[in-house]
Amino acid sequence: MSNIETAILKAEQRCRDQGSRLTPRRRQVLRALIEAGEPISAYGLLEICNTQGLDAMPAMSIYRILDYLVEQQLAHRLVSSKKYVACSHINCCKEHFQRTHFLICSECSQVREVEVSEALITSLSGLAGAEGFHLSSRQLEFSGVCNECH
Amino acid sequence: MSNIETAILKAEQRCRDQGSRLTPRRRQVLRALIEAGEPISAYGLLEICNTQGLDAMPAMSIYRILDYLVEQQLAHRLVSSKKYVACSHINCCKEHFQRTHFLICSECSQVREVEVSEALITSLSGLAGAEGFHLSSRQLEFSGVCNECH
DNA sequence: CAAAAAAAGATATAAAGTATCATTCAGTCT
DNA sequence: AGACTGAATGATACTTTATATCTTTTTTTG
Repeated sequence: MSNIETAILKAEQRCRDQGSRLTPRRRQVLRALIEAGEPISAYGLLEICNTQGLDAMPAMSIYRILDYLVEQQLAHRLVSSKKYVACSHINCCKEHFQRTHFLICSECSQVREVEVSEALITSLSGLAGAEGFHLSSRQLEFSGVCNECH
Repeated sequence: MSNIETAILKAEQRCRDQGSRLTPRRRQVLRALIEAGEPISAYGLLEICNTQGLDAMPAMSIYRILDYLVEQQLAHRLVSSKKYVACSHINCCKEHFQRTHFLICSECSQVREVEVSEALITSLSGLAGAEGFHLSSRQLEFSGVCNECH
């Protein structure tokens, strides 16, 4: 079975575990996101979905569905680029880690989604603490250049 | 002389040093930004400027001027909130540091603008390197809660 | 002063995101 | 099965954020 199908099955399971459902629309959007393989805008995704036989979806639905997928941690919203990516750990992890950082290649848009190490959290919390802040960001985004593009 | 006036003078100097000018419109926007004292959206800023006697400014101008101010590092764009803040070091530093991080209070919107420490850069670059990335972000944004709000 | 360059004005439009109300669908209770 | 309920989706309109493009004004320079 392809990775995508496996991911969809896992995603369905995760939704059920949460007491919700991966409906056909949600599945369609998640699949399109996974197939895209890179960050994509809400409207870009909408366009893809709306060339796939099913009835056209209004913009509102895409946002609602993306909100849902993000909530379930099946997808992530990259605030720095206003785009969305499928979670790259649907297949491998039973539950999503607490804090994530994204390394985003500014050349090819490739994204590496990594668990934030304890060391980094400590270091960041220390810095924030020194400034009288209690850090709460669950998601960090860094831009850079990947090896292939370098 | 008030801090604001000092900042404006310093800003003028900095622009001259760069071979450009802090024109009346740019000064107006910068002053409004400083007076706001917290992150504010481009259109919010536009509204403020447009209740200040001078001729109404089109939206385009605000964006052009903000681009300029950001370029001169007299202001910063907070991508996580789509807002702009005056640089908090106009008064104290001759030139802006290379990398900045912003600690943004999710309760009161207060922002602390801090130079990124060598230790943090090392730590981040190390992480990125392990993933085959060459870090280039010049600006990091963290959300948290400030002492007063905590 | 004339020419060139920079800044600002004017207008239109694109892109991203939200509010709100109506409709449909899935599961539950009797 | 039929009616009830809540979740999901559809439909529509609108707000907010941002950019493209062309014109006019202002500043600088020869």
